[in-house]
Formats: sequence, C-alpha cells, structure tokens
Amino acid sequence: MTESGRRPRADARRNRERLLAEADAVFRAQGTNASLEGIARRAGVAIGTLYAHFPNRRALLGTLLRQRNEALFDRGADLLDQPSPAAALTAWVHAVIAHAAAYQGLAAMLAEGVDDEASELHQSCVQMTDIGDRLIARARQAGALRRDATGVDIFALMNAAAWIAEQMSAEQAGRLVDLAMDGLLAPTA
Amino acid sequence: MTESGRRPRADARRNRERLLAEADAVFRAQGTNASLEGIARRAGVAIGTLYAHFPNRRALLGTLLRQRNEALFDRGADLLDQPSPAAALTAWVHAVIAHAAAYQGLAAMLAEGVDDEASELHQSCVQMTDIGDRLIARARQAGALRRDATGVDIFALMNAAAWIAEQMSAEQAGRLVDLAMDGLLAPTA
DNA sequence: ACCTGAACACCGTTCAAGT
DNA sequence: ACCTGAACACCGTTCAAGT
Repeated sequence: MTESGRRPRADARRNRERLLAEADAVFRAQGTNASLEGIARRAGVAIGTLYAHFPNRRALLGTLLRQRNEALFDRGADLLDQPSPAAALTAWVHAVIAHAAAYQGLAAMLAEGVDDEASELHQSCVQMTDIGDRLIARARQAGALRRDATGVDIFALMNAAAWIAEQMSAEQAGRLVDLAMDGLLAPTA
Repeated sequence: MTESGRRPRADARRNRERLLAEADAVFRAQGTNASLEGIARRAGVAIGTLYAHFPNRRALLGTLLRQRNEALFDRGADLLDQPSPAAALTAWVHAVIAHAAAYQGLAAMLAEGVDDEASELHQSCVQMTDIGDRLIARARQAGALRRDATGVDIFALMNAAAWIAEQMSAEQAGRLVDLAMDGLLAPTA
C-alpha cells in the first residue's frame, strides 16, 4: 500500500499527482462516471497503479473535492455571521449548487453519501447538513421561517436543484430553488 | 424487422411478450439501467432477439410505460375538472411522482426526455408538461397562485422529487414538494 | 515500496448465418 | 420472417510477477 511508509517514494508521489490532475480533467469533461481506465492511461500509468493509490472511485473523487470542500465550508462559516439569516440561507443553497456543478453526476454521489457512512463523501455531506441546520436555527430565531424544516431538508433541496441543473439547466434549477425558498422563508425576511 | 408484415408470427409475438414481462420484473428489481443481456436470458431468447424487437433501452421502456402513461393522463384529465385548482395541481404532482417510482432511474430518463425530441419518452414528457400548464392556468385564474410558474417548472419539481425519493426517501421527497407548493400556491387556495 | 499488465467477469450492440 | 450466438469494443477490479 501507499500509506504505510512515512515519505512516499518520489515516483509514487508524481504518479499520484498526475492521476489527480487527469481525474479532475476527465471528471470535468465526462462526469463522475468516466472510465478509470482512461484516467490511468492519460496519467501514463497502468490501471493497477490507480487502484493502488485510490481503492475506488469515491476515494479518488473525495481527494479531488477536499480543497473545494474546505472553501465551501469556510463560506458556510462566513454566512453564519451575516446580518440577514434568510439571505444567508439562500446564499448557502446557491453555494452548494455551484459546488456540485463541478462534475456531472456529483449530485447523485452526494445524495448517496449522506446516508452511507462508509462513503468517502459521508463526512462532507454531514457537514453540509450541519451548516444547513445552523443557518435554519438562526433564521427561525429571527422569525424568518414560515414552516418547519431541517438541515436535511435543505440538503435535499440543494441536491435536487443540482441534479436539475445537470439534467435540464441551471436556470430551471434556479426556479426550483426560488419556489422552495419562497415556501420556506417568511416574507418579513 | 418485426414491424413490416401485418400479423407477427406466433413465436415472435410470444417472445415479445416474454421480453416485456421479464423487462418489467427486472427494471422493478434493479432499475432502468439493468442488464439487457440478463433480460433476454430470463426471457429465454438470445440478445439479438431483444434488439430485433426493441432497438434500444428507451424503446423497451417506452413500451412498458404505455399503459401506465394512459392511466396517468386520464388522471390528469380528471384533475382538470376538480373543484379546487390548487388541490388538483398538488394531486397531479404526487401522481407523477408515484408514476416515476415504478423503476429506479426513471426520473432521470424522463428529465432527459423533455428536451430530447428523439427520445421514445419525449411525447409523454411533453404531455406531462402540457397538463401542468393547464392546471397552472386554472389555478392562476382562481387566484390560487402566489408567483409565476410554467408547466416546465412543475415538470422539474416532479422529477426532482421523484429523484429524491429514489436517492433518499419518499418522505424526504414529500417534504420537498411541500416546500415548493407552499411557495407556489397562495394561502387562499 | 511500488508498478505492470494479464486475467477474470462482466457489459452493449451488430450482423452473418441459420431455420 | 425471425432467431441465434459469435464477434467487436468496451468496462471495473484483482493480483502474481517484476523492478
């Protein structure tokens, strides 16, 4: 395995980086279900090397998303301090939709990841739900909510909209979000 | 080809029916992306026979959905005569979600079918959108709408909810619909 | 410690040959 | 008129053998 020793061998490190770079390019162009064989080929390594570094597709994807996730969660923390709780919640929903737009098929993997504790994406899905919970709590306290809702409801809306953006268009996804947020937020917001 | 002559040969007719029966069972159990090879095997025919009867997966699926679609559109016609336009629109949304729950993966094929005129499912998708348009027009006339919306918006909501039902749960899909319908329908409804 | 690539078990789709 | 099944071009994943 690649993880056992302390410093990876120089060629292993290079291979890992090339694999990540090509995976990003291929996932961007062809979606998260693109051929792993093709990624290995483009990275100039045998398919076995890809598997040695990343035991499965989700592990590869999870590594690619790590930096992006950090930026997203930083944004979530910022929004928790914003003056208007209702506007913050709406901005959060749009931020996650933009995040999920990185790769076609990502919305499905995220939706799968919330409930699957074994998924490499599980942790980040839980974190998204937590931020949703906190933003909702703030909005409720400010009297900006028209009805009950949880972080999971927000998670579902974000993923549904991200999926609609993939299947139909970003505009159509925006209209779905508008409808749902109209149902959630009190007009006083 | 199978369509050229007037009456199909008896064995061809039998094969076609067995293929449809097995396809329904397999799609129900494994979703719309299940192996066609497996369906042919279960139907006791060679894979070439499946392709002779149905040129692609969507054609097979479209034939399976024909009866189900008729029932759905009859329901839509009924709802257009119902006293409360707002309740009718909500009932329609739930009817389509239940329809899409037949096979895992169907929501994605429907969402694809609206824009793809070459799809065997295109016609039924357009019909769904039309019914949504008419139900919305009735609701607007009755003053039951809070904001602008089109049949396509309703189509997007139905499909998004059907997809959430597949990925998360029917309950979660229901909560999404509740949010969006709250945003769409005026409280006077 | 890491990499290679053959091996295995699957796919979808086409089409020449049969009946 | 219809059916068969080999053929082709792809997959994901594993693992013995190499360096």
